[in-house]
Amino acid sequence: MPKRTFIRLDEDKKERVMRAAIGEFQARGYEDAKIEDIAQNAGVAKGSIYQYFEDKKDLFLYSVTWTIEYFMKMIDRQTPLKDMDIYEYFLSGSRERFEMIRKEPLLVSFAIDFTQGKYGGLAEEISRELKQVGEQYELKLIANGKKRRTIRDDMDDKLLLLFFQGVTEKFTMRVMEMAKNFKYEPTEEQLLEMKGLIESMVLLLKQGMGRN
Amino acid sequence: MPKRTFIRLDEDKKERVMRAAIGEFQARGYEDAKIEDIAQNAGVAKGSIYQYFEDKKDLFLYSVTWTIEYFMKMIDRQTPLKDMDIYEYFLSGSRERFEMIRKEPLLVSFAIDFTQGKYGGLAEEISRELKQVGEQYELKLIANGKKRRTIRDDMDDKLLLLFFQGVTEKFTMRVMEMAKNFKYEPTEEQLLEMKGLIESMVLLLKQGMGRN
DNA sequence: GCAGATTATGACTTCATAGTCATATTTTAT
DNA sequence: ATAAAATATGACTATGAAGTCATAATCTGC
Repeated sequence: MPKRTFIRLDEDKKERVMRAAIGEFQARGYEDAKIEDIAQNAGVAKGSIYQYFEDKKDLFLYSVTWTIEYFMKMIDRQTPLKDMDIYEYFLSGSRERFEMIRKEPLLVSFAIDFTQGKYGGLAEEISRELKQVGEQYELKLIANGKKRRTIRDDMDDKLLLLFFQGVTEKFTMRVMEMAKNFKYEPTEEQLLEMKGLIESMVLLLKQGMGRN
Repeated sequence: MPKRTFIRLDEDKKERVMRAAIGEFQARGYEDAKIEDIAQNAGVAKGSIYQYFEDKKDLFLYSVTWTIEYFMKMIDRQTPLKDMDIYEYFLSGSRERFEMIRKEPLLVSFAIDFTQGKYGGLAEEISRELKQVGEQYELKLIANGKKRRTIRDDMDDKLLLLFFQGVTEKFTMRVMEMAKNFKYEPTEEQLLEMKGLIESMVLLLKQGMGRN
C-alpha cells in the first residue's frame, strides 16, 4: 500500500509515477526494473519514490492494483455486463479489447503479463481474484446458454469454459499484435480485416460449442 | 555456448549441472537465480560453473538449448510425425504431452515458461525458431485437412491455426495442472477422466473446424 | 510574513551476488 | 613414477542497485 504522502499527491503526479513504474516493469520485468529510472521518467527524485512507497515490491503491487482499477472504471462505463449471449460477449469483448489496446497499449500489455503470471508469484494473489471474477461470469453465460439452447448441453461447463478461454486468450494476443502495427489511425481496410477476423472466430466458436 | 571443459565432462555431471540450472531458473526466474545455489545443487563449486560457461547468460541460454534438444530426442523416438489428420495430431500430442509432464515435469515447466516469453527477450530467438517449426507443420496439416475434406475450407488457414493453437495451449496448461496433482501413479479413474477430457476436446475442435 | 508541517532531494550506506584467480587436486601420457 | 595438462575450488573483488537520511524547498493556516 502506498504511504499517506502518495495518496495526497495531485492526480497528475500520481499518474506520472504510476505510468513510469508500469512502463519500467513491463519493459524490463520486476528484477531488472530500476527505481532510479522510474523516478527519472516520472520526473521526481529517487528518494521521493521511497516517500511514496515502502519499497520496490510495494510499488510493484500498487502498479498492478492501479491497472486493475483503471480497467474496472473503463469497463463499468462501457458494457452494461447484463445477461448476454456468450457469442455476443466474445464479440463485444473483442471490440472492447481492440479499443483498449489502441488507447492504452502499455496498460494492456502489463495486464496481460501479470495475468499470465510473468512476474512469478508476485502478482499472483491479486490477479487470481481478477481472473476468477471473469471466470465466474463466463460460467454463468455458459449455463444460461445451455438453458437458452444456444450452447450444446452434452458437455461439462468447465470443459466448454476451457475451450472458450483458449480461443479468447489466443485471439486477444493476435489482436494485440495487429493493434501494435497500426500505431495511428487504422485504415478502413485494416478495420475491415479486424472485423472479419472477429466474426470468423465467432463462427468457429458457435460451430464448436453451439447446438447444431 | 559452453566452454570446452564442460563439453568434455562425463554425461552424469553435465546432466546434474543442467538440471540444477534449469530447476533454479524455473523456480526463481533469471535474475533471482543464484549461481552459488546452482553449483550447490549440482554438487560442484561455484568456480566450476565459470569453468564451464562464460557467464550466467551463457548458462541460461544453454539451459534452453539443452531442454529443446532433450525434447527433440524424445519426440523423434515416439511420433513418426508423418502426415496425420489434425485431430489425430491433437490426440496423440495431448497424450504425448501428458506422458512427458509425468516423466519430466521440470523440463516441461521450463519449456512452457520460455516458450511463453517468461524470460523476457532472453530466450526469444531460440524459442521462436522452435515455435515456427511446430507452426509450419500445423499449417501443413490444416492445408491437407482441407484437401482431404476433414476441415472446412471457407476460412483462412491462419485463422484456423489460431483457433487450433488457442485450444491446444490452454488445454496443455490444464493437463499440466492435472498431472501435477497425481504425482505418483494416476488411478484408473483419473486416467479415464483424462481420456474423456481429451476426447471431448477433439469433438469440440472437429465440430468447430470440421466440415459438417 | 512567520512557524510548523509536509514534501522533495540526491549523496551516501548497505548488501547481495556475479565474476575472478591463485592454488590444489586429479587425470593423462609416457 | 613423473611431469604436464586439465579440472576443481572457494576466498576474494568489483559492481550496481535498493534503501536511508539529513537537509532543503515548498506549502498551509494564521
